[in-house]
Amino acid sequence: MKVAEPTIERIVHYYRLACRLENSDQKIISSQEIAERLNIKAAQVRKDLSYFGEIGKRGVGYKISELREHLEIVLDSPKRWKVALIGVGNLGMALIGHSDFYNEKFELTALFEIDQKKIGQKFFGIECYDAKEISRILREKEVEVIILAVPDKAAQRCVDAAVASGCLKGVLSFTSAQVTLPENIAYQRVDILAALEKLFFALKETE
Amino acid sequence: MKVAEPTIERIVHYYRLACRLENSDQKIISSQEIAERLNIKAAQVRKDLSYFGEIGKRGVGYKISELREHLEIVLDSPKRWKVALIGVGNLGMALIGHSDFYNEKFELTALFEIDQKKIGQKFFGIECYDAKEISRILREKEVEVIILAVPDKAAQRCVDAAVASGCLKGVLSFTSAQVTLPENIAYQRVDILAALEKLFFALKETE
DNA sequence: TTTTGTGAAGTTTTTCACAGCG
DNA sequence: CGCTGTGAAAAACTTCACAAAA
Repeated sequence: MKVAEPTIERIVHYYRLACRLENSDQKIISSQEIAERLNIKAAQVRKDLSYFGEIGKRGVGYKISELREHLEIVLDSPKRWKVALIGVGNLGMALIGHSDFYNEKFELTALFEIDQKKIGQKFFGIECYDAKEISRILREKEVEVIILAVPDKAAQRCVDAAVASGCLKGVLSFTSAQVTLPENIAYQRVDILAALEKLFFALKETE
Repeated sequence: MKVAEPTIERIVHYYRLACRLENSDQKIISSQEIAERLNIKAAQVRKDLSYFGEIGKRGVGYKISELREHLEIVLDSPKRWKVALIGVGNLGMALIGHSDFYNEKFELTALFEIDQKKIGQKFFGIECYDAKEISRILREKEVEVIILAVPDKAAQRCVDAAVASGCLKGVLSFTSAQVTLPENIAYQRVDILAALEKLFFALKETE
């Protein structure tokens, strides 16, 4: 069974909602109510949820605790990934300093920087290494995922070093730079500047 | 002529590429080359670009300087928007401290915080106000766009205050919280935690 | 009766394939 | 001839509408 990419994004939202409601009096929720809260259509909710089994009860709705458990399994990770953050500037620091960032699916294992003042230090308990060592240290520590929070110019170089380690499997990139990497490596980009541009474009259209 | 949302995102990427290449020896680029560099199909590039007029030359390709100029017009803003940042925590600070963040389409006009230590201070030359004053100050300063970088719990409250100002037209949100706002207000969300989850989901699938 | 799960229909977005222009 | 621009086809995604279950 193949699941569309937009569905996954929504599953994350359903999961969050279920977590939030689990600590309330409400025990049951309908696709209609989920839809209203997330600003989508009820049929979309039902279709998305049905990809992962029959979670609801006809005539009743979705039991919130079961929904939460079920979605937790859907989003569950087969292992605790080792993750390295490359770039401990303002953004990198914002990420690792934010408790919501952490979850049981990964363990932050190493930080990398080019700033000599930061190399050798620890931030939030994690050692910061010289970016020149990316390849060696990812291999030694068996890090399979990197989070790229470096200036655009450095992005490709860092990715290349990470690929060279031989263990890289996934990249979460915050640079707006275009990076090239092997097909078999999972890639997610968070493009803040593009989001800004899209907002201004939308604003222009509604003027 | 109506332009699809995914097209706009790609237009931003074409524009960036054109800017980058304008400072190189290369004068002309084909849809094929653009496509390769951005990891998409050449037909997609041509279709996207054709929405905004005949920019290319048949048998030749796209003149990079013309392409850049043309896309600049497409992405151009009719005015310089006044923008307020709500939440001067790590993420907010990362944004306003990053020079790439700024462009001629907007002017950062006010900051808001609940942390008393920050209120009254200036950061990067911008005054930081009490979040309780959002409504009044947005109105006084005619701020039409807010950037939300507050904890999930505070998100809806801040948005409501901004809407109450009567001048709000757009929101760029970094919270993972779901916020409700009037139909006529443009909304862009950058959901970092959802991106992380999507990456882990993709990793699981390729295992 | 109510609300889910789901084929089928509809819509949006991407890709193909080729006419047309330089 | 080479590469764009673009209708038409294909694919992806969403919505409808209703049978079926509680």
